[in-house]
Amino acid sequence: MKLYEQYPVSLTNSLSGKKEKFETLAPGFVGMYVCGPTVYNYVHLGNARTFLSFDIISRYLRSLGYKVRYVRNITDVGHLESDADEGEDKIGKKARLEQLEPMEIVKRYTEDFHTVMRHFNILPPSIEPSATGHIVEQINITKKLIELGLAYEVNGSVYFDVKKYNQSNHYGILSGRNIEDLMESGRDLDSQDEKREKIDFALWKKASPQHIMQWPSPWGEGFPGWHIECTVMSTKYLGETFDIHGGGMDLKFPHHECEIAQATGANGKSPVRYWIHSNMLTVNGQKMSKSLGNSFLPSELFSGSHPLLTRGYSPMTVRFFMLQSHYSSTLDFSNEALNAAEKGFKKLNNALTLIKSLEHPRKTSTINSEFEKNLPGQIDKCFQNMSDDFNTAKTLAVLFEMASQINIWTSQKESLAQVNEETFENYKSTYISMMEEVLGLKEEANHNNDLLDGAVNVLIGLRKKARTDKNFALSDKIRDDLKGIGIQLKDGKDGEMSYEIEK
RNA sequence: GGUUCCGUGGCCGAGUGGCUAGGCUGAGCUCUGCAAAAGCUCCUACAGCGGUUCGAAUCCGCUCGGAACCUCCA
Repeated sequence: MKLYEQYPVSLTNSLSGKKEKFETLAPGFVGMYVCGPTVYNYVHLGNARTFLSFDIISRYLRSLGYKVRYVRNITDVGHLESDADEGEDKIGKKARLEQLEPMEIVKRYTEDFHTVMRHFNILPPSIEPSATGHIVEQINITKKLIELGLAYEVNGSVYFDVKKYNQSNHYGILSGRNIEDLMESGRDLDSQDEKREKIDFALWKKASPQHIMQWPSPWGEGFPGWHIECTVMSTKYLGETFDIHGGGMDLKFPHHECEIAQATGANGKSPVRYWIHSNMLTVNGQKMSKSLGNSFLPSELFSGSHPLLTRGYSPMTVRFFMLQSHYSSTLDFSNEALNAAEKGFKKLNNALTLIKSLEHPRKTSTINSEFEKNLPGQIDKCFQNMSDDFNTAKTLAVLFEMASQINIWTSQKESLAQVNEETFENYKSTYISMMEEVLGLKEEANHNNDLLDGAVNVLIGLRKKARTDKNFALSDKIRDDLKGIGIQLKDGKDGEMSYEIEK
């Protein structure tokens, strides 16, 4: 029996707004597409949260035994600055400002994005396609939509005919809108506008002569519209219908709505079975965003070099902080919350270090029936909680219980003999894999400098000697002086000593 | 204005009809030569009002407060 059969996954489908049982199109396989970053700037912490959420989802599905193809794109062209006539490509604009080639910008921010992902221990996707690498496909689907009568050309640009599409489909199915409301609200078309209706959106946009990124097309020199790249890249690598499409909540409308319309229009079938939207990171209750000026970069968070931050926090602390809430809830950022997260993570991290070196004594002793009942139950709960819409918060609660148990075994070694060896091994491997593989909370070493480690161990030796000699004045001096420079010594029950570097 | 969502103890944050969330903080205790770490115990909430129900934080209605989307955004 596969793990995914033992712990069937249910998830909240944005399409229905309800929690649904997850059934894959092909048994044992999952196709998942997530909208990646537009690489025109450094990714901020809010962006990182979304990619973390889907990192967890892909990690967990894999750990259940699914073979996952995870596609996450890089948007290196296309997203228009405005809907106005001389609509400007974000990347092109930035390039002009900085006097750089567009691909230079793309390269720099793509590298930055990858660096940030690595810091947070967010695994790379299976395929990371870029929009500029799929211009031909985007032109082809645009041609197809024109042929089908769902798009029209004006002046070298091509627009999707939403009204026409809506005659046989529902535009707004994902975000709960209807076309009449949409046509009444929002910005009005101005006289310059080429679109027939304001709800229509560009599939291909004519480039002005000074526009830097442009490609030849049947409609002249231009560049692809805002939404078409995702439709092209998702269907190319995952098929016309695939299992999961994810992205930030703010992409639900219009981006994902348009994707549905394009794909359904072109292929005659709904492209996605389960839509998943992750919620925003907020600061003082407001969405973190570049334009609001309340965003900060991961590097600023690690170093603490931002006015909103009182000090720096490690990547794993931040990862843990984010996993304490559900991906579908907003999460409010604050220094206090980060401080609490740091301590919480430290607890789990210590237990992780401890259990790795904890071995079952292999002696038969009186088996404690309480253990035999509780330990497998906790293992079960980890999976059940994760299978319940990837509830990392609930899973962490179980891991805290397990961490306490690990601490007890560590301080009372004899209690370990009351546990069945197989149960223990299972418990151990579950804790380690839940932490490291599923939640991606890798062990943070307390010390990673061999020279320092050696020097501290010399002092530990001296303190041990002083304590055996009952020379507490000296032993305390060693401890207090080390503490003064940020090294905390800890005496174990068995006479062993360990140390920890304080921040 | 339209669409969607939220309001939980000192703080963060799960939970969506009956059953312990959890973390952090605070108080006390145990262990320890003294600390640190660890363990144990305590502080126990669901914005307000009304309704449904044997029973609601959880469902329904209203009120108040907050947010997101409707313009690029993770």
